[in-house]
Amino acid sequence: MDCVRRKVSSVADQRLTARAREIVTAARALVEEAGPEALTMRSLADRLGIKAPSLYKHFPDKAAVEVELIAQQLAGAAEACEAAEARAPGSLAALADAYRAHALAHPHLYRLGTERPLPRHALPPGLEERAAAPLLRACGGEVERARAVWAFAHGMVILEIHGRFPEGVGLGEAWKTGVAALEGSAGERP
Amino acid sequence: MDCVRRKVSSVADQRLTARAREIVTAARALVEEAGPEALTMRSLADRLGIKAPSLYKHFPDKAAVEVELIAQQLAGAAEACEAAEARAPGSLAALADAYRAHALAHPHLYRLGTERPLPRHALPPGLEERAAAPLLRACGGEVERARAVWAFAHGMVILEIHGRFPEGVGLGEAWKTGVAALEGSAGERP
DNA sequence: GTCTATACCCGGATAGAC
DNA sequence: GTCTATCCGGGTATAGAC
Repeated sequence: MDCVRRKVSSVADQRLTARAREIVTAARALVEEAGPEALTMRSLADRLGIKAPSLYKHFPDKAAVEVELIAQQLAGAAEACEAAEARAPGSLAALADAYRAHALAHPHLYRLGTERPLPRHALPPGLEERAAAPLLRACGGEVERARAVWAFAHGMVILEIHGRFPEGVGLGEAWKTGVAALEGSAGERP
Repeated sequence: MDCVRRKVSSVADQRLTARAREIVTAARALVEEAGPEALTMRSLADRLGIKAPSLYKHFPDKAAVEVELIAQQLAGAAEACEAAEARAPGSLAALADAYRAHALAHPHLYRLGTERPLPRHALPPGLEERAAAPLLRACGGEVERARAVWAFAHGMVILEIHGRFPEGVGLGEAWKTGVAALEGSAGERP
């Protein structure tokens, strides 16, 4: 159980040298500040005070750096959801709140981790499942409902990030409405 | 400046000259085949058998071309939803099916139209509202519920497009579960 | 309305010296 | 581990001839 609950990000980090970890930290800051498009080998090197070619002594290519960031995003979301679960076991609303808060606290990283196919082969084993587990538990193991809730939450978050809702509208009510509906339907489709 | 923009009329295409319409058609084909990233002024010109600088006689810049595609995506989704509404008035399930089918039939165009802030100022007036109207009607005018349903539908579509669900899983049940839950909650939060 | 030529920027990545 | 020098490709956009 300790093994399951241990921070996967630290597991991922252990695959890296100390210097590589510093590079990833800089890359993350870059993405969080200016978006995934702003992450270039040159800008990353600049932030570290070195030249771009030096980065290739630590990572084979840019994709390898991005994989680390995607893993961090996934692990961060997993942690946030696990914490919410610990605070309010079984509460879909608490889970949704935590997911929303975490995503909106790191919108650019969220985009990086979610708007492209997952590099599953390169991620720490079990990370994807770990991120999904709290929601699945809150849905009493109903996989289909968990997927529906995930889609709702992701849709709300990503539409808000992209400014797709009319300007200035509060979204709290839409979240409540959606969560209540999806929570209330438990077991109605056995 | 030959990039004449004619007066806005009910049909989006009529805002453009004949040649400009051909260019947009080529741009759309490019995007639908290879994704939004593949749309460059060079590749667009190549497909038309002309050189890139010639495009600037018809459009002021690349963003103007993209705006036309985004408008087409929005209009296409609106048409699909209006047709579903005509076939099955008031049915959220029919609307969801139509939305899903249209999006998955043009996944790259859907991404272009949805994964960035809407260029509202440049779109045909009323288009955004028109696209939202069928869903709002199906929700009996409950705006918050309409937003929740939209988020759910968009989440399902975009997660599928990006290959985020486990490989090979059927998503029909998740759609049914979500729609049923959001449909069943009508009026429960007055 | 199309062309050529070009300016100017950006990107990822490699070779080889230190 | 970092550097310099470079390669190679790509992108948006403009000027001016025809």
